[in-house]
Amino acid sequence: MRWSKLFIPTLREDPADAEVASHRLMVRGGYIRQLGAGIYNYLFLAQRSINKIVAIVRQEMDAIGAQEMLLPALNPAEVWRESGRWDVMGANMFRLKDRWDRELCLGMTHEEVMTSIARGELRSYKQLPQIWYQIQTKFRDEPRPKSGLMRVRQFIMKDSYTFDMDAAGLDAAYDLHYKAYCRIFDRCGLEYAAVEAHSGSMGGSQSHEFMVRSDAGEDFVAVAPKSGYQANLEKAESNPVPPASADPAGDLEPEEFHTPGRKTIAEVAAFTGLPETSQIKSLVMVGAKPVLCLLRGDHQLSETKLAGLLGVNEVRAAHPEEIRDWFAAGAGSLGPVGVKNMRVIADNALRGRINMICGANKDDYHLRNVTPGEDFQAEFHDLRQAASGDTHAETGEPLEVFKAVEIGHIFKLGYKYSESMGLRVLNEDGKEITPIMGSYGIGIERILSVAVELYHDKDGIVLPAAIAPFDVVITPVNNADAAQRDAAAKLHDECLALGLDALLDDRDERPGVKFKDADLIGLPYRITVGKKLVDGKVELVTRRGKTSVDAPVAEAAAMVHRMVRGS
RNA sequence: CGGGGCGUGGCUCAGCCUGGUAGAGCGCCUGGUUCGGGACCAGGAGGCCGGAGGUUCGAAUCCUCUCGCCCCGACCA
Repeated sequence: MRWSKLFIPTLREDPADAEVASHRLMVRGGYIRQLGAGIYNYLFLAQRSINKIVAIVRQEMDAIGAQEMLLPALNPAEVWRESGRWDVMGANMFRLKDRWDRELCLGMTHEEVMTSIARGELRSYKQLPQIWYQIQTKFRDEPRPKSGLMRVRQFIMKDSYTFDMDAAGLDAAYDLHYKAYCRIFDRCGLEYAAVEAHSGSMGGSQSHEFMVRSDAGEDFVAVAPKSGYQANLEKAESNPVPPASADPAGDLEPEEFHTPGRKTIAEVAAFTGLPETSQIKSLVMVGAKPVLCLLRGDHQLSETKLAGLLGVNEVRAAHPEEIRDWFAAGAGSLGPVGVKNMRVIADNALRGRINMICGANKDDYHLRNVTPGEDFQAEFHDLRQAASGDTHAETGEPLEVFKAVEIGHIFKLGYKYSESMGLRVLNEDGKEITPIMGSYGIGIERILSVAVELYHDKDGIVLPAAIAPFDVVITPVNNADAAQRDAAAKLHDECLALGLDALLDDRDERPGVKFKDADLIGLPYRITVGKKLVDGKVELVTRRGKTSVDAPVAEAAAMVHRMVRGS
């Protein structure tokens, strides 16, 4: 295609409201424009990239026998009420009413709709298993859209759903997806990790997230490379660093002491001269009922683990008035000793510790010499959020924690939707059974965004060839030179004939402008037609690394072709 | 939902504190010269200063309200 005829609105300067690299560069490079908070126009270049990503996804999904459908984004409230998620989704769901005042929503995902199709049509075990998928726009009213296309309110998702007769069938479907996802992300040129994830409100058993390491991400991943351990931080299990100082020896009795104005762990540590690891952190959390959570002073509570333990979707911190009500003391002076009115759950890191410090449930007082299991009783569980510096639970290998972007997620759903929505089929014996389901998502724009995050330099984007909007740009240095112009046009035609997506920069611009723009939009290869043309040579520039080789005009197209196919 | 910041030609921003006829650079249009890393000269177009109300002889500037956007946190299949 000829650049002079295209709409590629590149910007000389960074847009004022873009922070992360992918956002900044995709706006500057003329890929996207913002329409509203978390709502973007995908212009020509972005759409071409997205089309390539979608094509890869579609090929790999089709290859595992998945069948593509297209479901409505506009959903009646009823199906969401049946699964119970009309209420669960809360403010994150876009809701609207039609002219008759009937309630509708914009789909955030499509378990309900897919299940509604299945229950109407699937009757017999002979029809199972099924893998259904779609590539469709999802809507989520995010509380805080951010970082360009990373977190938006409208986005394209590939979502698939599997229906199987039994757990073994689901395992197979899950495995097919796992492998397909690896092929998809490999082909897109990404570096990623498949990590163990919690299944959240989806109500599933097993789940993996596909994560790309990036500071632009919002999730944290813990890995122990040698041990092969990779997990979302929310779920990661590990051994903490040992306490900073040994517990006082002896079978000591709890003893109250005055701590005027000392409320936080840090303040009490400074006051007592003992490290944070010598304290018991007491947090009042509310799930269905209030619970007192105990952690080592320097540890953080994993709300995900607590919610899982309590069997609820989410937990919240108790309000100050509630704490006052239940403990007759403020949040800075709480402790487990003498607590009878609620469940007390202690993190495993407190097991075996003795003579620690905690709040006295009396404002401005703490207790020393408190020994878990002796001075108070508690259930011990893993409540703690893993942290950098922890070691792998079995091998002792240090854990590394880093930020990551989630680009895919696969779930074993179980029976949640098939059960609640009444999907039943007859088995070989003529008995009704409930099929078991899985659900599997890929964020299409996130693949593009994260590729830009992963691959860019000071001059712009450096996309992998598989998802770049064009394979190659042909740049005549001086378009007024008829020989250069004609040679460039011929090279363009040759590239097209070889099946390459080629872009001819036939704009009447100075060379600097053309080079800068080519670097910015990030196509993998450039053929520069310039002064060496008189010797029958052109330059073949690889965007990644900015390396350049001279090539005979007659061979340049074929060389690019080989490099694109080989990459 | 808490905290912070910003809305002025297409873009990046100055002007606001201390009210007095709206600016710069880039981009855009015309003509000319140029042509290997965001050229130069000459001429030109383009802005109810996010919106509403108020104060004032007079408001981009001061006050009130409102809308929008960005960032941090909370939140988040």
